[in-house]
Amino acid sequence: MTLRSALLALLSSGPMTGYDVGKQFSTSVGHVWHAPDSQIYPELRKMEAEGLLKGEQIPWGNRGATKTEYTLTLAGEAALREWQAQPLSYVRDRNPARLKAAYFEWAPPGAAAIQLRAHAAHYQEQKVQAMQMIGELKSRTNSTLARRLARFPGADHERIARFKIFAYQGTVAHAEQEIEWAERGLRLLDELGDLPQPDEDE
Amino acid sequence: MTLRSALLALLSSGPMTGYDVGKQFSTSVGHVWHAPDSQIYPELRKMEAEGLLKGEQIPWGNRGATKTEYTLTLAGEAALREWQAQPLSYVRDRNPARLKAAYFEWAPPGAAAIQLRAHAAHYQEQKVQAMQMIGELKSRTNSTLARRLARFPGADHERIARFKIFAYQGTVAHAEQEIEWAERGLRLLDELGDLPQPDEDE
DNA sequence: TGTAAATACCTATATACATAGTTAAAATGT
DNA sequence: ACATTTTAACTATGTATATAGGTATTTACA
Repeated sequence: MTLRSALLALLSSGPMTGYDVGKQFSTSVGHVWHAPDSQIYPELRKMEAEGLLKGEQIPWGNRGATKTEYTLTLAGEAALREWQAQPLSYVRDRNPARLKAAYFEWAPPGAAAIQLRAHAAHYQEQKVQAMQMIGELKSRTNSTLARRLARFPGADHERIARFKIFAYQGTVAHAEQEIEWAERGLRLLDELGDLPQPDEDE
Repeated sequence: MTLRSALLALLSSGPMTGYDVGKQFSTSVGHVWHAPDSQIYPELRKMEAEGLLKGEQIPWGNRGATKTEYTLTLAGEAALREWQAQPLSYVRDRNPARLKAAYFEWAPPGAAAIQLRAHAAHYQEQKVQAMQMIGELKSRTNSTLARRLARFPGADHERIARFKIFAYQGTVAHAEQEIEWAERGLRLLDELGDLPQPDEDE
């Protein structure tokens, strides 16, 4: 049901089409929650049927075409508050990278090092993106944030922005921790003699 | 397909029944990978059908009942090596706690603090369990590790144990990072005046 | 000997998610 | 004017996972 919460949260910044949601899920909010089109469109329709959203056909171009824009209803806003009021249930861990590392003794020579370097690179990339988001949030140049702030009284702006920054700081801290873990693993491989020594001139 | 890899990895320590696997998935290996019975039994049968495992009916008690014990075949071992040889594909992040924190402005008074304290408590528990596993692995008192080491030459024992310790160290580091993030969030709530002040005597 | 708990195995159902498309209009570039 | 890209919406299918059971045997213990 988290997809639903993500949609409610996203639509609380203002009305959006399914296509807009999809774009957000591949960029900004996508860093904490992602979903493909094939989940988004049906879920939006389901939420409309349940009265959480109101779908409206709005013109697209000038040849009579339309697109559906979804607006959060009062019931939808209540569902959003309800989600925030309830404690999260934590699901059991399922960590492919950790699982793989635990059984590195089955890796052919060099494969474990490649895996750990890819791990570090992946989280380095994620860190960069999250830091960029933090920058945009701090400078108030992020467009989704701007749209959201415009709907709320100025007194709330600081809180609203700080919470989003806080979330991305968690992403950054996690990424840094994963990079350190990968580096620790590379040192372990070195110690165990599993790292090919760089060629020295003779 | 990670469930399959987890099963191959687990069965590389020796033959096991579906029930044994289920127990491991709720305790030791369960800290990096978990699956319910309803996934385990069908997957084991599928893997047997594909020749990765060999199922054998072994007696259970002395009244003619049997249970199925699965042994890794050479093909299964090859699949395990193949998994280790291929790089992991990282899936997009889907983090309910981070998503919720990003929209704390919708939380009723006190709910955000409760959520963050539960977050810290959850990871504190996870940290304790992972540290206990590290202790058992270091002292070689973990029974699954002992069973595994008995099947491999002594020269490999150190490597095999170190990789498992390394994996759990990642879990510990991650847990510590999440606890710090939650504490940072509580300080933020305090700064924003969202934390109820502890009662002072008048 | 009866009962409770643990062991062993299995199923049914619903939802979540990934993968890989299709169709078509509108906007943009050349 | 044509081609390309972007916007928009949707579908089909398979697998993964969660939830919530059921059945029957064995073992422990009172």
